[in-house]
Amino acid sequence: MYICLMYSNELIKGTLKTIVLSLLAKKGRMYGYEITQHVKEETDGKIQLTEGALYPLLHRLEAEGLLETEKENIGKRVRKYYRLTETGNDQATSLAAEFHEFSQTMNRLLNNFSLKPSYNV
Amino acid sequence: MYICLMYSNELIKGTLKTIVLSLLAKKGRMYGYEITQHVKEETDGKIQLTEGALYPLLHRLEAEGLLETEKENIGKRVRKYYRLTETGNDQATSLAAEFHEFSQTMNRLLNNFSLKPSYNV
DNA sequence: CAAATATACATTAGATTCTTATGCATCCAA
DNA sequence: TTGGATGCATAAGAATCTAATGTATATTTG
Repeated sequence: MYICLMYSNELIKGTLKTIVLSLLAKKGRMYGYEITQHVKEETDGKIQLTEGALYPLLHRLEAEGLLETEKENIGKRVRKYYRLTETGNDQATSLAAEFHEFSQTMNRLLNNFSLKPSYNV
Repeated sequence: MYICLMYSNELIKGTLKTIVLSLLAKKGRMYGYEITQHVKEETDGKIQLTEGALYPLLHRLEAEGLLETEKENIGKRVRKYYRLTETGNDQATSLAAEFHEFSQTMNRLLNNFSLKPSYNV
């Protein structure tokens, strides 16, 4: 996977966990590759996760008890599906809320961009 | 300076440069300690910069030519004021815009929170 | 049908950035 | 006079990401 982010990529740091957990909260269960593709499509390629960041994270989250896995055979290949545990679901909710709060705080700090029409989608 | 962030602090990662440059763009010139206090006050303590993160960053940005410094004597103490260079000013603008774009993209991804009234300021 | 691309997992070296702690010094208020 | 605020700085270690590499199967395309 060759990555060319539109963002200077610094911003993604620290939000990866939030993205993954929120996505799983929405979708129920997903496998790694599916997550990368979904994020890419939903953000028009603006956010692209690298495998080197994603897989270790998924393993960490599973070790922490936030995720559960089940393997599924697709032909001769194995897919590893992840789903949220109850704890994981709580985390997903609070991280998403936290990000939202944070982005509000940041936008206020960065000159109240949210009040400038030209910056709204 | 003892720090107790309300955020799990992960989110701040990657946004520090954006914060510092944007603040300098708004204020003209500031010194390190002033930046930490200003951010703390403007965000009601929600974002608190640590010196260990801030000072090395300021030095890096100066080395990169984004900031200029001038020292000022306050009694027997020395204050180090930072201001944006032209390049720094450009960077400030684009990083702020980038963050805004990024937060929009994120909020869309995290379930379109911006559409939920309860999440609006 | 061969080659390229997509799917799907994983690991790792190195870089970057942040936390936490420490250190030095001055100033001011209790 | 002592503690807290002001003001700079560095440094060890942790955490996380990038970029590269590796393995293997499936599918598309020339």
